Amino acid sequence: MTIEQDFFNQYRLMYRPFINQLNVQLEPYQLYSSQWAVLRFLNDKGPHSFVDIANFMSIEKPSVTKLVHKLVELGYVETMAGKDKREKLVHLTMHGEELVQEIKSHLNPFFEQALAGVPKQDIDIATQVLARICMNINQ
Amino acid sequence: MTIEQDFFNQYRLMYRPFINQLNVQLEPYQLYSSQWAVLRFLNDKGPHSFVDIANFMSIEKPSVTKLVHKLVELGYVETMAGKDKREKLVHLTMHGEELVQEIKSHLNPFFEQALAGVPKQDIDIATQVLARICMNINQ
DNA sequence: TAAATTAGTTAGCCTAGCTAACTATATACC
DNA sequence: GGTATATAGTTAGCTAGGCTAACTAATTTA
Repeated sequence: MTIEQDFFNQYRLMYRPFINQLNVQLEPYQLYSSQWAVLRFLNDKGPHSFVDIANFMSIEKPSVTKLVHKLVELGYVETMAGKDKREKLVHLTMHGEELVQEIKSHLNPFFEQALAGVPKQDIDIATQVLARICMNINQ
Repeated sequence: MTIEQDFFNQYRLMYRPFINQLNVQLEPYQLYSSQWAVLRFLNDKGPHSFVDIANFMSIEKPSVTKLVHKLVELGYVETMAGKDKREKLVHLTMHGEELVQEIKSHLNPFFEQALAGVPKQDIDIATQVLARICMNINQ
């Protein structure tokens, strides 16, 4: 068992408990973690097209269509004309903006508890490792 | 954006590209990453019951039933009587054992390329961070 | 101006999980 | 000892969260 194998085993082992707990945290807002990922992206990076969202999340366009349409239905995002007649930009509504802030605050204790006992410096290193892998994997 | 939020964003962002690439690597063996996780567990930890597999992988028993039955069909695992008449122990077949070794070797270059440029020490730290989160989340 | 590309959609599929309800066996309690 | 409860695995049917193929409409390229 190499240290690389060990790392990826551990990575995968964490996924399901983490996502399950995250979905529990998001339940009061009628959101699943994938929908939350879209809201967070729009909040952090501003209005973007369907294709931008697909690229950022590494999913296909039809998957974005479903996610965004659900968020429109919930009143958390709206679409508007983009730079040409094909493109649609997705942006948070007023309600959506407020909600994102509320959820971010709500999630903080959960994140802190999950990382309890881990030195800030190690969290930073781990974050950089994950970022580097993303870079390496996507060519 | 706290460093905790940043970490978990990065964690989630890596998941889909990683699993997609892993599934590409496993395709020649007719395996999906979830099935591979079962084989690896049995190889690393020896024969275990359906409930053990469910607990280890943080999934429910019916999900294990499906995974194991598929692996039985492929001839990679077999079940045998457990310590009482209810329990069934799942173990690798000879073919399964060979396959696991072959796949482990096959995956190594992929893992190394994914972690290219990351100091061994940082990989260890990141692995420990992930393990600690698992511990914190599961009570 | 015709061909190729791009943005988004629709339909229908798949993986990888889930819950509810069941059978068979084992354990605990009165 | 016999009944109630718990445990191991299964079955049926559901869901989240993706996917591909094929399409329309708009844009860019040759």
